[in-house]
Amino acid sequence: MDKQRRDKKEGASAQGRPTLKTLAFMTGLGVTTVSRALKDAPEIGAETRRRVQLVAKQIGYRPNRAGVRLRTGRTNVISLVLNTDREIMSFVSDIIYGVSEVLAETPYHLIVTPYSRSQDPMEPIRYLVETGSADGVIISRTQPNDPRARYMLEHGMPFATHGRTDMGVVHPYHDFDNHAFAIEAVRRLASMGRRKLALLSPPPGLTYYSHTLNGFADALSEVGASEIPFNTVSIDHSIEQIRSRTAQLMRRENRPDGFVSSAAAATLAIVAGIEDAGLKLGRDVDVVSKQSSDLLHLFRPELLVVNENFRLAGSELARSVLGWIGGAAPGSLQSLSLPGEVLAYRHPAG
Amino acid sequence: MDKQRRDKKEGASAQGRPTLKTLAFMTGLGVTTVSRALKDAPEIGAETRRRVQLVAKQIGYRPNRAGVRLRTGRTNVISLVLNTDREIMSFVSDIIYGVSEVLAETPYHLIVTPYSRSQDPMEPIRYLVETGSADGVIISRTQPNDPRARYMLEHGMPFATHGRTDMGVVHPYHDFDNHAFAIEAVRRLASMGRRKLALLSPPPGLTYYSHTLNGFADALSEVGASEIPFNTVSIDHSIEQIRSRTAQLMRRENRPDGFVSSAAAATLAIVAGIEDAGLKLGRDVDVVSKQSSDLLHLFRPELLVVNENFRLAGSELARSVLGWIGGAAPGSLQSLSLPGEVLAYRHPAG
DNA sequence: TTGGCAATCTGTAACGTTTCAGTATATCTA
DNA sequence: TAGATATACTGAAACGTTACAGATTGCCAA
Repeated sequence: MDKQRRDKKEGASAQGRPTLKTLAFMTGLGVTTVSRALKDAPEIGAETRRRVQLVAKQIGYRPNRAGVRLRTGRTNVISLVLNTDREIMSFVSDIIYGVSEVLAETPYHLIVTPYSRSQDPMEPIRYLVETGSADGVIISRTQPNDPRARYMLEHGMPFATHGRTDMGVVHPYHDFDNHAFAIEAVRRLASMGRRKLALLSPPPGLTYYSHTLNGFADALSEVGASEIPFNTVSIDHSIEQIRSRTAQLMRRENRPDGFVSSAAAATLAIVAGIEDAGLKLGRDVDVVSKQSSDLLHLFRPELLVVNENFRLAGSELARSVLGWIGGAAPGSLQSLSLPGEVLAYRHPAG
Repeated sequence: MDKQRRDKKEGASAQGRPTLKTLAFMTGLGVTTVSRALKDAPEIGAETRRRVQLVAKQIGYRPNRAGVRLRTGRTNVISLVLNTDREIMSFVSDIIYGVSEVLAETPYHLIVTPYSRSQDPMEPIRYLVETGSADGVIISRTQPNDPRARYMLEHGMPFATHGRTDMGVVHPYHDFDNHAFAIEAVRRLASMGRRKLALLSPPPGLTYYSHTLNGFADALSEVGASEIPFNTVSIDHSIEQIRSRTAQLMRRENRPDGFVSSAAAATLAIVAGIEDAGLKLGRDVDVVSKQSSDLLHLFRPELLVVNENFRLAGSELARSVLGWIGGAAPGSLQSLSLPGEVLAYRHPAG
C-alpha cells in the first residue's frame, strides 16, 4: 500500500488510464508544463511541446472530462432538448445523426434531454442552465416569442433553434423555408387546375405555423385560388383525428380539390380520409406534402412531395452552437434551407 | 477580491449554485457531515439528517456531477450506442424515449454514442470503457457471438443488449420474440390458404436473424407450407433493392403467395414490388409485417401486422442496466416481449 | 560586474465531492 | 471511579485539471 501510494505520487501507476501526472513522470517535466504543452501554449519550447505531444499520443492520453469540467466549468456536452410525444419520429432520428456527425470530430458529446407533454418546456432548459450541464443547447418547436430562447440569452447559454423566433433578438438558428414551401405547393396545385385548396398546417404557436400560413395565403392570391378552411386540426393531431376530419371535409358540398400538408405521417391520414369519402387521389384531389424520408411515393405514387432534410438541419444546428461557443457572432450562425422543387413520381396528369 | 475569497471559503458566496460548503455554512456543520447526512449514512443523528435535508431542499442543492465523477468515478451516464445508418428510424426515436422515461426519475443522463457504417462497432465501446464515460451501456443489433458484449463483460462495464446473444454467457437483455412472430405470421398466412411463403428476414449476422428463420421454418413444417427462397435481400437493404427484387420474384413462375416481413419500411417496398409485377395484395398474395408504429394499415388496409413496441424495449433496457449497476444479478434482468396477435384492418377475406 | 529581461519551466491552490482516520462527548460496564 | 464503547461529528487528502504567481536559466546592455 505504501509502494502503491508512492507509485501514484510519481504518476507511474501501471493500471488506470494515463493522466497529466503520468505524462509528467514520463517526460520528466512538471504537470503544468505538460498541460500547457498539450494545448500549444506560447511559453513552451518547441522541442518540449513536440516531445510531450508525441508521448501523449503514444500512450493514448485523453484528458479526464471530470477534471476539466470541475476546474473550468466546461462540460464538452451539447444537449438536444426534445419533446417526448410531439416530435416527428424521423425528425428525432435524423437530427440526432446530423448532430452526431458534426460532434464526432470534436471532443463534444451529445446528450438528449427529453421533456413530456405534461411538463413545462422551460423545465429542462432551466435545469441545463442552472446545473451548467451543457456548454450548448439545441431546441426545436421554436415559437415566435420563445421563453426558452429568451432565458438562455439572458443567462449566457449558447444555443441554436430549429426554426426561427420573432422577438427582435438575434441568435443562431437553422430553418427550413416553409413560406417558400407553401408557395411552391400552391403554385403546383394551381398549375394542375386545382382552385380550392386546404392546408394542414403545423401546430399554431410554433413560428413556422405562420410562415406556412403566410406562404399559403400569398400564393393563393397570386394564383387566384381560394382557401377551404381546415384549421380544426394540425399535424400535431392524431392520425385518426386528421383522417376523420379530412373525410368529413371531403363529404361537404364545398370540398377542396387540393391539399398542402406539412408532414408525411399526416399526409397518410389525409389520403385515408379522402378515400374514406369515396374520392380518388390524383383525380378528385391532389396533395402536396413535405416528407423527410423518401417513402411517400410508395404509399401513393400520385402524391406530390417536397423533401426536408432533417439530418442536414442537425448538422447545421450543431455547427451553429459550436460556433457560438467558439466565440463567433450569433448573427453569422443562421441558415435557411430552401425547399427543392415539388416532385411527382407517377401522376395521371403528368 | 479579498472579501470574495473569504466568502468563498465560508461557503456563503451569494452567486453560483450551492455546494456542500454552502450547506455546511448554513447548517453550521462540517462538509463531511453534510455529505453523509444527504445520503442517509448511519452515523448521522436523525435530527441533523432531517435538518440538512430540509435546508438542501429549500435552497435547491444539487450535487455537482463533475465533483462526484472525479471523486468516485461514477458518471451518472447511460450511453445508448447506435448505428448511424442502419438503425430503423422509429427504433431510434422510440427507444430513446423509452430509455428517457426511465432515466427521468433517476440522476442519470442519456448520452447517444453513434458509430457509422465505416467504423468498427467496437470502437465506441472501447472508447466508453477506456475513458469511463458511462456507468452503463445499451447496444442494439446484437449478434450471437457479440464482441461488444464480451468486451464489456471482461471489463466490468454494465450493459444491456437489445436482442440476445448466444455465447453461453449471461447478461441483461430485452428481446422481442421473433421466433414466435414468424410462427404466428406463417400460421396466419396458412389459415388464409397461403402455401408458398417468402421471408424478408433481418440482416444475417444478427441474432434475431436466426430466431426469425427458425420460427419461419418450424411453422412451415407445422402447417405444411413451403418456402420460396428470398434471401438475396434483407430489411437492411435499400427500399429500391427490396422493391426490385420483390418484383423480380413475383414475376417468376413459382412465386410466393405470402410474405413475412420483419420491418415496416421494407414492407412498403415489398408491396410496391408486388404491384410492380401487376399483382394485387390480398388477392394474389398476402403480407404479414412487423411494425413499430401504427401506420401500415393506412398504407394498404389489406396488410396484416404484428406490433413491436420499441418504447417498451427502451424502458426495459434502461431498467436492466440500472439494475445491473445497482448490483442485481444479470440473469434476473432479462426480458422477452411476446408478439401480440396478427392484426387485420380490412381484408377481402374478412 | 551588475542588473534586467526574455524564455522556459514549476509548485501550489482551487474546482466539489467522498473516504479515511480520526476527535469529542455521552453512556455503559465492572 | 476507570475504562471501554457507542454516537455524532470533523479535518485532511485525494480524484485530474488549469490558473496564478513565481523560479531558474542564459543572454545582453550598461
